[in-house]
Amino acid sequence: MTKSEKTREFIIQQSASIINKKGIAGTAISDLMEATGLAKGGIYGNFESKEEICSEVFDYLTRKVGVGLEAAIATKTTAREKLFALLDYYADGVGPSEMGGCPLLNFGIEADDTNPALKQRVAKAIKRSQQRMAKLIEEGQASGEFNKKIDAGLFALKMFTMIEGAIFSSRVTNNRTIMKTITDILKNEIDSF
Amino acid sequence: MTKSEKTREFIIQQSASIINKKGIAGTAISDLMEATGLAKGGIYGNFESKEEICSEVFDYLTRKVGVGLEAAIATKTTAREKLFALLDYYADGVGPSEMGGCPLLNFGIEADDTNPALKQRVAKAIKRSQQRMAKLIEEGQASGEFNKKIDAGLFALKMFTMIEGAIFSSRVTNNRTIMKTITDILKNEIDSF
DNA sequence: AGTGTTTTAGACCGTTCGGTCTTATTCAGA
DNA sequence: TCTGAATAAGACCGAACGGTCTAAAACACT
Repeated sequence: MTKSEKTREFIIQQSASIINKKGIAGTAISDLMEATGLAKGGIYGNFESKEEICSEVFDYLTRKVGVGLEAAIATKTTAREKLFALLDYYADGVGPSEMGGCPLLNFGIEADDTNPALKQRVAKAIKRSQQRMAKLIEEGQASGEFNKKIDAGLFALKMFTMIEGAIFSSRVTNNRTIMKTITDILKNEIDSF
Repeated sequence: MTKSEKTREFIIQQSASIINKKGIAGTAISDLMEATGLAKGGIYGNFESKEEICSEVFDYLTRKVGVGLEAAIATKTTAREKLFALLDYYADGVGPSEMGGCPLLNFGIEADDTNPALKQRVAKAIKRSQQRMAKLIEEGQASGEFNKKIDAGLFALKMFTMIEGAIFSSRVTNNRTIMKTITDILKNEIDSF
């Protein structure tokens, strides 16, 4: 790992939560200079543009959430437990995090009408996220834990919308019990499968 | 209605969808000058600051959605029909609208970590929105349409998170069938009450 | 330790930002 | 139709924006 690769990573890490919180338009390069302690040359020697930094930050954050999620799931054995672990991870680790909320939501809402390229990347990340959920349900069906009549894709979509809606609501209203309430509803539904 | 009151309204109307789409940080006064055809003096003669315009735009948009929703509901008689009309209004009139998506979502996500005052206003609007849903459910319980054991507030929260999550997903993925799918799920649940 | 290369500092650039202020125009009431 | 008040135009302001570039510093390699 070369020096500049390390510095790139460092800049991305230090910038991630700032950009996730303040948004792309709301973040100035000077914010990132302050966060990293680097001067302008240090930033632009490693990135071509603000766009590139933001793009890499989005990747970094989605990867981070994905890795955390997989790690939480890996500790469990049954599909039911894995799904519960996934829900707990969102309820405890994404919704109320210092990171600034779900990057899909933050980047997706901003990119929606302003940045088609980023929008498409967010769209793909949304699909991957739903597929992960659907796969867990299908595994539970294959193992006989869940009723095979459940539409895995449909329930994954439902889970996803409820989770994102809950992250949004709980963050804006400063009420993290919303996250808990919503994930509890989903757990009950899973237990009824 | 004085001239300046008319002009204020005009500026708000012309600016609403721009700010809803591009965000507060992403919208420049020059965008609003272009949209209204007014020069800078025309804008700042009617508003103190960009903040004030954005604030008024948020009010205008939430009011607009609220009025449309009430109008859609008013045409129906039973609680079930009213709830369905509400869902259809979101599915057809807010999610895919030219307005730029749900203002609660757009302003809420942006204000979340950057603008405490606006964040609180969005939080209140979220509560009002959920209360409207809860009230419809309670009316259905009072009239005997729905099972009285249903927790109206809880189901309203569920509806709200699913609707907002669906607006988010369907807009970012350019797939408005998501809105339809989610509202159909909710309709089925309502019919099971 | 010396040296060629990579990386960073920071002055600098043109542009755009939000906002002000004076001047000109448009308006409403007599 | 005249006139004082309300309103809009647009030049102007300092600050901040994203980005460039050269010179200095830090690096890796022999």
